[in-house]
Amino acid sequence: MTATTGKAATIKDVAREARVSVASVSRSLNGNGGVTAETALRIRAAADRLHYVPHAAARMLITRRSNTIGALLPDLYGEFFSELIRGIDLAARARGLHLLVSSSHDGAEDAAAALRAMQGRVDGMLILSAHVDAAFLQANLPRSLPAVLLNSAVTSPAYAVLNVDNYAGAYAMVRHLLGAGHASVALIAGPAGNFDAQQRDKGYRAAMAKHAPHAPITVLAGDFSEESGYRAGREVLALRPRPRAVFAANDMMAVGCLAAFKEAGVRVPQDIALAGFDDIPIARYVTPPLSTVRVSIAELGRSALERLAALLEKTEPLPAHADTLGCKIVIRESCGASLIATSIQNILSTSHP
Amino acid sequence: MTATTGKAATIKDVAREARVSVASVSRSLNGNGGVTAETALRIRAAADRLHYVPHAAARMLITRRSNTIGALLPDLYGEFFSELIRGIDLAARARGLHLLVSSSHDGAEDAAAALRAMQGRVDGMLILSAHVDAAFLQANLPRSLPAVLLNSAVTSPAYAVLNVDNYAGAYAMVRHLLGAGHASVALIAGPAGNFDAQQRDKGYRAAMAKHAPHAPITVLAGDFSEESGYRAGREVLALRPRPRAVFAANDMMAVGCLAAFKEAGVRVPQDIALAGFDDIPIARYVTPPLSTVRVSIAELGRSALERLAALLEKTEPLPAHADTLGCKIVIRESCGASLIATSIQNILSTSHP
DNA sequence: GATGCGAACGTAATCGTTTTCATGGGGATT
DNA sequence: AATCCCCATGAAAACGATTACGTTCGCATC
Repeated sequence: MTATTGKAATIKDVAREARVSVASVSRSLNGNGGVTAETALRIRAAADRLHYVPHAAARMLITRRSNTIGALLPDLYGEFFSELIRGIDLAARARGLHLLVSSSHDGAEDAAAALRAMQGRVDGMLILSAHVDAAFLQANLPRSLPAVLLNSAVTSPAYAVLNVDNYAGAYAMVRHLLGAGHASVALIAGPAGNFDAQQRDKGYRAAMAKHAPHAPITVLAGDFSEESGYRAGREVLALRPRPRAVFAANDMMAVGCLAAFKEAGVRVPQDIALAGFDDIPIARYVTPPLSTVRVSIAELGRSALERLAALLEKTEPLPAHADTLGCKIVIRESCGASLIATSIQNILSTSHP
Repeated sequence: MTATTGKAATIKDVAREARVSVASVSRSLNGNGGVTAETALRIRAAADRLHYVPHAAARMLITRRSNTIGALLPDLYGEFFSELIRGIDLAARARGLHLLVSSSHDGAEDAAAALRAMQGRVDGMLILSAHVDAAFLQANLPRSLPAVLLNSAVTSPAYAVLNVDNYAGAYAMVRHLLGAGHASVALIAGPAGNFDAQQRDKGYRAAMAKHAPHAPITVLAGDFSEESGYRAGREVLALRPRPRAVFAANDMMAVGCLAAFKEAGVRVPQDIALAGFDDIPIARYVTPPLSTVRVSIAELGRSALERLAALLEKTEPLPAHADTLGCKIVIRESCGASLIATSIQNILSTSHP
């Protein structure tokens, strides 16, 4: 045991201990050949004995790689956040990448500051933020830093984006409601500027146009909050004729809407059917359980990381730039469809305008 | 504009541009004096012009500080996870620290590997993991790396630990149930090895001993899953005499238990009262809404980071080593207490054996 | 006018790795 | 037996910052 007292062992210490040069240690430990099996063994032994761990900073400096990717996330909803991180983290670990997280950003400049702070610490970025548009990226994202945008409206082919297929999900749910015998379906919309909300709105309209061309298009305002869902629910009850079904652009609004219905003594699904979007955990526990559209958030995170990893490996700019992730509709009791054999239907992921 | 074409500007480029030495650039930009106001201005100008950002790795190498803290987290429940990260992240950002996350660890060696991988990339660690005990830390955590343990049973004064006051929370809830007129209270326990579960169990027993010394102690097995809560609920119904109230060691079990009661046509709270622990979002939405104990998870994360930051600043070993975070009981309908003016009571955070 | 002193600034060592290039020795080939 | 080549190895140059230590001034003091 040679001087175990000092701080951390460096590559030099290992070299001395194994009686070779630092170059050999480096080569050997990094798996690049050029070392006798015997000396490799001696080196590994010395390394363990000294508890040698390569100094990350030194390696980063010379290698110009941090093996770290950054995730820039807004201040977002519980379940969504944790699932997303889980997906990213799992995929990252599988690839030996570290994950630097910066979440809870409110304003655009808040996000910009965070992005700048990550400069040089990460090899690539995963970005999910409402404030991020092409101009923002132009100004704050160095051209040399690969990035994947999640759920973004950015269309520039210069950036890789990955969206969940809100359109197809909404379309499928509305079609299901119509197919279950509800002749008219109203939509509780999400916030006007929100990309997801817009896509879901489009899906609703498309499904109505296709499968119930003569039914009225009814859209109530909402902002994804439970409160706004409650208000919209009361508006729905005041409508004449009253729609047979309500599709809320997210589950929280559906839950609020359900409260309004209960309060008014309107039964779900007998008097009016209800469906949401997201499949948050609460959806299963309200009474009646809420039919909804499930998005595999973890999958989104995983895919995003894989995509980014691909960008990191190739120096070539990759071809495909916009991708879409499918979702499933989950039929529970609130939509009044008698339970079919399979209560979950897959929706093909398709691209859409 | 001098050679804006190249890759990233280094301190040398700035020095050349401002016609001073690199030492002056470093001093000036880092706020250490020794520079004329005039040259400082020239340097800053040159730096912006070149979009100079100091190379993190180079700085880390010489400084031996990464300004990054690592968070080692198990594979844990949605809301808890996101709130915890939020609290940590907010506090970290306020201090200019970065956050390196490694989550979803299952086994002890999984965690060990993650811990090792973070070596040298972080200045300190936040650790929350069931597999972490004193021996584990001894083996895998370098003595030189400051760390704060969250919700840990480790008692060694060598490590800083921060726990939520499960004991006081459980105690207060059970006392409340007894005070509300329910003469007997049964507990659905958590997994045997779990630290939180143990503390909640102790709180239950202490409250019973103190406020209902003659009532029987009834403990049903559970493992924090909804399923186990359902099973325990059925066991409760078979009990003779049937307890007047059930306290589940977490909300998910309470939800499962509630399902069992509903299925059997037993009304909550009229026939039997029910309470949980954690205040997960679902608790508000089940019917009837669930009384529970709220833990401010974000606060836990924030405190942990502050604590760690303190460790980082002082080289002195800090005195206090174990701390505890209070929680509140949240009274909703499931426990059958008529709603009092304030439905949330604060519980003083006290230390306990 | 010589001396001392402090502020402003530059030179160079340093951090721990990777990587290029040179070197030497030991087969294999001729 | 001479030549060639390959392969294991080592020496040293990067990488980009911080900082200890000199150096050069200008100015006040004696």
